[in-house]
Amino acid sequence: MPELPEVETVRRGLEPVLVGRRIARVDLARDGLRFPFPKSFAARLEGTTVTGLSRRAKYLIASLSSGESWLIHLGMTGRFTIVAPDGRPQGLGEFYYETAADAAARGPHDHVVIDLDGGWRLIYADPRRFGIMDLIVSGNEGRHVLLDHLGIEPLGNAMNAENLAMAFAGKKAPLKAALSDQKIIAGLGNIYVCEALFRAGLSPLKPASSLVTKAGAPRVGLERLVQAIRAVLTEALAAGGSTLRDYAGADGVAGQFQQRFDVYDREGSPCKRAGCGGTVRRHVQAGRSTFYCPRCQR
DNA sequence: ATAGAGACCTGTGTGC
DNA sequence: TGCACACAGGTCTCTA
Repeated sequence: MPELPEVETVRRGLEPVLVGRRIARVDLARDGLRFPFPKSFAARLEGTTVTGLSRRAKYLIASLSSGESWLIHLGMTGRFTIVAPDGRPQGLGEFYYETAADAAARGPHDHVVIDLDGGWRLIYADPRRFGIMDLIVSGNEGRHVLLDHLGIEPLGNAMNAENLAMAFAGKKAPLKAALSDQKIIAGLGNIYVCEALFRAGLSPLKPASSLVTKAGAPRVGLERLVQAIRAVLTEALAAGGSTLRDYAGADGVAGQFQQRFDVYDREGSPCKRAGCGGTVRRHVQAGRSTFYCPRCQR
C-alpha cells in the first residue's frame, strides 16, 4: 500500500502520541505478519519509552529507551489507528482520533494492540499481513537486513541526477522497473513511479540506461525525472498521501492526492497534458500495472 | 548479474 | 444471487 508519502503521513500522525510515552502493554493477536515477530516481542516493547520516530524509505523506526529500535513496514494494507483516552485528544489541533467507544470492538485484522501510558492506544490492523514488525538490537542503530540495501532517499540530498546516472548506467531494465527498485531509490511504489514518469514525459518502457550518456553523465530527461520525483512526492505529502481503498493517516484522515493523479488508475481516460490529446494506457510490466500516455511519454 | 515470475494474504469489483 | 476471476499501495525468493 503505502509508498513514501503515506508512510511519512503516518509517521507525522503517530509522532505526537507515541514519542515520549511509555509502552504499558502489547497484545499480539498472532505470531507474526509477513515474518514471525521476534523472540519475546511484546515483553521487549513493554516498559520502554519511545524516544523518537523516524522513517527510512517505507519503513518506520521507533527508538526505544531500552536501546532497541522497533522496525515497522506497513506492507500493502497496514494501518495504525490511534485511540484517545477519552475520545477528546488535547492539543493536537486538527487531528481526528477514533474514540474508545468506536474502537471497542476488535476487528478481525487488528493484529497488534499497544497500550501507552495515559490511556492512549495504538491499533495496528493489516488484512493482507504483508506488513513487518521487528526489533533492532542495541548498538545496531539503523542497521537491519531489510534496511541495509536500501538506495537513495528520494527527498534527500543524495537524490540528484549524478547519483541516478551512476545507478542507471548500463541498466537495461525499463525505467518503471529501475524506479521501483528499492536498491536504487527507496520509497517509490507503483503510483508515484507512474506519476513521476508522466510528469517527466518519459516512457516507462525505455531502458534506464537511455537517460545516461556514454560518458556516464545524466541526460536532460534524467534531470527532468529527478525534479518530477521530488515534485510529485512533495505534493503528495502536502495532500496527506493517496487513499485508494483502506489507507488513512494515523489520525484517521484519508489522503487526498488520488484526486490529482495524472495517469494512475486512469486507463482509457484522456491524457491531462495540455494539447496532447492522447489516451492513458495500462500496460503490465513485471506483473504490475503501469499507467502512461504513449503519446507524450517517449 | 539481473529481469521476470511466483509467492505470500485478504478483500473488492466485474462479468457471466 | 452465486461463482470465478482479475486485481490491489510491497518485496522477498527463486528461476531463467
